[in-house]
Amino acid sequence: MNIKTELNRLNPAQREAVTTTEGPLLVLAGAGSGKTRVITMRVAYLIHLGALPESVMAVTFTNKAAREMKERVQSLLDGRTNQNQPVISTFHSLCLNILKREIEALGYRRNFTVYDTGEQISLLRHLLSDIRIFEKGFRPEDVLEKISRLKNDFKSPLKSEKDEFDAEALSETLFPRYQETMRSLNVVDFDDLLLLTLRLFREHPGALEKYRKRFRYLMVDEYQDTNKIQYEILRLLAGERKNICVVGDDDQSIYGWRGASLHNILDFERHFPGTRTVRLEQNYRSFGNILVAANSVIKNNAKRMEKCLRTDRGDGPKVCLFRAEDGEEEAQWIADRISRIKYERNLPYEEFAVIYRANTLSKPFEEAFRGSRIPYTVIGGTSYFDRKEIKDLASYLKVIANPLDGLSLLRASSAPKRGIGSKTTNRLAEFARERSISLLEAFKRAREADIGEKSAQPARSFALMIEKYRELFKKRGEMGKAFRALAEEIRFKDYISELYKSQEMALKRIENVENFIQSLHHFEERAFQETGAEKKPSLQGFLEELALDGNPGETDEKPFGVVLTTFHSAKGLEFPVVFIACLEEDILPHKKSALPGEGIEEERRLFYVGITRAMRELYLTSAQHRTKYGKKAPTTPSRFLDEIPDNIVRRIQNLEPEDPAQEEIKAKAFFAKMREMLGD
DNA sequence: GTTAGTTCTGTTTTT
DNA sequence: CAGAACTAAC
Repeated sequence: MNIKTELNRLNPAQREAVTTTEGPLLVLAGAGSGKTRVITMRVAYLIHLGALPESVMAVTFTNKAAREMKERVQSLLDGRTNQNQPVISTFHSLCLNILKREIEALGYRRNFTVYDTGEQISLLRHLLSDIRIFEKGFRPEDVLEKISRLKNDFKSPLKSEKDEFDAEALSETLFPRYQETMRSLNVVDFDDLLLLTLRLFREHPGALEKYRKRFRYLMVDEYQDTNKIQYEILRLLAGERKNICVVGDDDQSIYGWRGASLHNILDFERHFPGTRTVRLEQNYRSFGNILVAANSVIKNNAKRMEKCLRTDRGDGPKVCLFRAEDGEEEAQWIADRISRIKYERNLPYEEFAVIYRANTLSKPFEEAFRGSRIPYTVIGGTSYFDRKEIKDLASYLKVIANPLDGLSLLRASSAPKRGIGSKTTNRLAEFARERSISLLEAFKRAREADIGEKSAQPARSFALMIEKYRELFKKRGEMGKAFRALAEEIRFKDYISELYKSQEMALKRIENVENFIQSLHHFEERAFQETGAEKKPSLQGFLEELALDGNPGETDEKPFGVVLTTFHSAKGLEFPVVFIACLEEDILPHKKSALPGEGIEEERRLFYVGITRAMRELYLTSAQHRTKYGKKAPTTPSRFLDEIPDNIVRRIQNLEPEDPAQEEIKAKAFFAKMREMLGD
């Protein structure tokens, strides 16, 4: 690909964004405005102009986005940079890679590992039981959320022991303990990856200088989703040079509840004086009526930068509204509508999507689709990490990689059960604390602790086993083998199959186990290929990839059938036909988010994100009654529906005097599907 | 130390 | 209603 020709294909605003290379640049990129194209081309353009590839850094939010961007930059550069590559990664993995070199300056060891949410919760559960809370209602989930908020507000974990126990005070009390325990276990959480990097830059000017020199051009995608810590890191890295280009859309900021700060993008021009601002308002995705709907909804938000999406594709069909009797009817109506459109226009199922507020709402749609023989894929839901068999096995790998990680040791030591119970572990934990030794060490020396021989023995042999595998995993290229041997030795598959009642369930779990073991093999082979075997692939590396990039078996492949997804997971996707469902008060806006202005505005942005996923047809549905927690209750239509102007809307009644031909079409659609199923 | 009943609590989740 | 987490009895 030739950069010059590619450049000419851009619209003027896009071209300005790509060719403005020096100084702070804010690109306000509306939905569907070719944002990714701009950002990838800008990376290629910088290198084309002579910037060293390794001096260009582009951060994204998902691994998927990073991979895609890498590929596209690669093809734009046409393999012109053989040796050095621009750094294109997620914010978190960028920080992880920095910390891997520098973390010792902050009091951690080099072989630290990353805790996922489940492990954070588990740690907090231990801390909560230590502190002996008698009142109920202190859920570790809530404490974790508060601690995360404290971290994101730059609160230092100072000991501020308060006596009254409301959730807030409790979290403040637990925060320093949590942080200190994490450090002693030599583990970090996702927040720490960012926070420790910031601390490094603040406390060690030499380190900051090094990375400032290295990264001369900073680019950030989805800037509206960055938090305050990320802003601080960027500000420090940008330094005096201030070659920072951020791309984002304040109207699509939907992660405020996770600490994202809308102010980062709203105040960018103030944060970086002299900013050049470029607006990408030309939309290449949707027909006019859809954009009218989107613009009319979002203009009700007070906190935003003025923008207005345009298209030159014509109005397209009107936005359709449908209100069903109940959730089941709503789902069935959508299923019927999909069958009909598919029959009339022969669209593949992959071009339809159903978008709703919460994962728990997917069920009626799944049932209706199954009943109507419509293939579908539910995006999101239970993640790979929530699978017990994976967490169990991963906990073995974690202690092996990081022997200080006593929590993973605890988990591993009872999965499968091997006669080490809570009494023994409590004693050993205390023993470890008294002597200031690691829990693994305490397990090994269990005989010295105050426990009976028949409890000490299994603890001791467990510790010895871990040490044995620690050696085996160090052998180059033998990790896959070692892992398999470990799974055999602990009879992991037997343990799993006994855990599940149905044969089917058990088989599925065993398959997961098999894949997981295999994924370490793959990792090893891949690492050998990539590094030419000069650097040995490490277990730590595998665990990092697992923590930051999730399911090893998961692919970026296109989902099969109709896509069922939440607003959040729909971001960045597009579909010719979109159904936004369950548009009722208390669902959208959600009851718990609806509180003051801020909350409502984020809910509105969710709706905006949903609307702008549609290319051609948009259906907005709701139900008069909805079954929640087993009880059926009447509902009120979402207030956001009133914000869409009537002249672009078509209301559909269920028994719409669908011209009699309609029944016939339905029947035909049915037979067409039958034929298809019979396989022709 | 393990298991079977019982109670509780229901958003969103790129990392 | 359904899944998880906790408790009380083997």
